[in-house]
Amino acid sequence: MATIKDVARKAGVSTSTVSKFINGGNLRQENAETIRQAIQELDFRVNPFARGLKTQRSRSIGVLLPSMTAPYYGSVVMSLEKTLREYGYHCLISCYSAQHGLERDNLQFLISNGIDGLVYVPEDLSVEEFEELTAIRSIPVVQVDRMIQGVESDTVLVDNSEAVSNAVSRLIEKGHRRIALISGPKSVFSAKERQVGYLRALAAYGINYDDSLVVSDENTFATGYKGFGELMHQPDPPTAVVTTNYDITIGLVTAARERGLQIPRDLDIFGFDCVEICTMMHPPLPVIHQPEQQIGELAAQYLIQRLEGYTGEPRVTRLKCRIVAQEPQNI
Amino acid sequence: MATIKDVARKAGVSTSTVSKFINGGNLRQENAETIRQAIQELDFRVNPFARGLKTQRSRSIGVLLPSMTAPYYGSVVMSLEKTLREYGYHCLISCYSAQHGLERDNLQFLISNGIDGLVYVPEDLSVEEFEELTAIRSIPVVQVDRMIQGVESDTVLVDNSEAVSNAVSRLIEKGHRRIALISGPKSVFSAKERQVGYLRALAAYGINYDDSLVVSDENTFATGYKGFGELMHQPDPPTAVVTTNYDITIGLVTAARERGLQIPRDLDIFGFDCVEICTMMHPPLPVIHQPEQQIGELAAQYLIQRLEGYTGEPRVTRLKCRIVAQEPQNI
DNA sequence: TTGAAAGCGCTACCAG
DNA sequence: CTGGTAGCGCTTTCAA
Repeated sequence: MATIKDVARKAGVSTSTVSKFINGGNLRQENAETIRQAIQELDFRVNPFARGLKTQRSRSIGVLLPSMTAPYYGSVVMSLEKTLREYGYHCLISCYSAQHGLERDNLQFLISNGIDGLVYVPEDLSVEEFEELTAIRSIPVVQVDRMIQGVESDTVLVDNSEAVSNAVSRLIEKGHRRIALISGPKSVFSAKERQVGYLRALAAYGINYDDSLVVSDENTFATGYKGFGELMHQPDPPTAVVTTNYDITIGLVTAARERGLQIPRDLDIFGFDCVEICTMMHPPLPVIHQPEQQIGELAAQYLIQRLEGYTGEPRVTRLKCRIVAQEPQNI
Repeated sequence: MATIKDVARKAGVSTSTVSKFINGGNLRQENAETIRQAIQELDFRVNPFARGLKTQRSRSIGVLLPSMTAPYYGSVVMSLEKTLREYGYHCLISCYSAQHGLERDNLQFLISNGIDGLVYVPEDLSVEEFEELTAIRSIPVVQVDRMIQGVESDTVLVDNSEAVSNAVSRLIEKGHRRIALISGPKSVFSAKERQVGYLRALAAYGINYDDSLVVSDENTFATGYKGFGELMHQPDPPTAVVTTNYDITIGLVTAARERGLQIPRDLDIFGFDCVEICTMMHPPLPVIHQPEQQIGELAAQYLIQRLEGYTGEPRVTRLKCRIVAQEPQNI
């Protein structure tokens, strides 16, 4: 491993000149050229540890997620990375996949590993735990998708309850009265809010809540698939179902199709998070669409502003979801 | 940020003693206790840059993937992380999501960011590009799922062609003669191998290859969904389809169900990579199952052996896929 | 068992 | 524009 010293020696200049060259300072054309050559010949690369030790910065952003496989996170991260990259930052992703203890452990590792900022989708940690960990090194944090109540940081959420409430309202206005909900675990911030939206819409239309119409479990294909069975095998099954997650939606649709149900004739379904898929179906499934790109971009911007020294109050932004529903014309 | 010096001063010992404490050396009970207290009171944490500068190690493993959302990678990474964690390593994941140039850029960042080892699913890079990048710092690399032909590194693959060949053979033995294939892009190592398996099985049974029965496109839901239309709307449509990827399978099943086809009566489908989902269906879809856990674990072991100094020849291991097919009893 | 001291490779200050 | 130099915080000899 060549060091900056080797380069300096070979180029016949001082290390500080080389450093200046590396970091884009002004120097004589001639020197620049010699240094460039020396660097190439020695195949010199900046040692990230040494640089980090000096600058205490790594130009890396930690991204801590609950799951690797949700397309929603995939999209958010893609747009996040894109924006951060424009400012010279890279993302280091870490997932805790519902493994107990990993959320904490991975967060700790990211932070002690020298990230300059953190994008965080929380699940289990308490305010105290989170603050203890982030106290290690003081870096800007943006919470995304969910939040730990009480943690003061920039936060980018969507209006979960409004989105689901709108979906349910649409179904009610189409004449449905027995509308089911299959959602994620009650312990998860976003799932809880989505449940609230469901209740709110029912209340607004004076429809009684029937807890046999609500399934709440993990955000998986299985939940949607089995949820179908639970819901439809009761005496008075729902005529419509709202889901709150990608995998649940696919699971539900798979089960419904498998039993030969026509959607929406036999069962109306309102999906979540899977626009490409839902709009591709015949007829298209109406679906709640989160603005993933915008979420990622905003999170990146908040972070960059903090990294550049912005010190205003924490900002909590709720973006609106959109309903994508190309209803078939002949209802 | 408290440093080791602060701790030393507060505890009334030298920095080297503190360092020894941190790294688990032997010291007097009494000193250990005082240091422990000082560390706690000052909330001291090791500075990763300083440590890295000295040791040139970070205890982090870079994981470079093409996609964040494929459940296959999710499973592999989960098991990879689990094993690495037991040896005190953490994973830093980076995805290039088919974005041109990101594969190279992210690889470069990971390497110059001080990872101790790399788990890599390649796509576009040539041997030369890869070797230039990995020459930056010499770290062990394990290729997974795919390989760059000519790169000498430990590699964990599955026997793609055998797996698909077996699946196709089963269909042929059930009496199918027009068997379609919907697979990923020909440019991708694993997709190519899977296509070879398809051809091989046809040849083994003396069935002529018909290129109107082969769809090759991105590894997405859309490919499976649209592939259904392309295949079924021809004069002499297939009676069975083999897929080579999770999303393609789901897309195909969705399309088939949507047109009211009974699986397997009207169209037999052999899925890939989605055991949980396929076995849950009625009747269960037979499916090619990759040993994700084993792949992750083996990759981790190979890496750890290298990190611990093993210098034998590069090992290229092909694991077997398994066919999971709980066929309905009443065929 | 402990401590003094020498760097790891880089950046940034300051003087020239 | 350039170079000398002082550390960044830690680990690791080597002596005591």
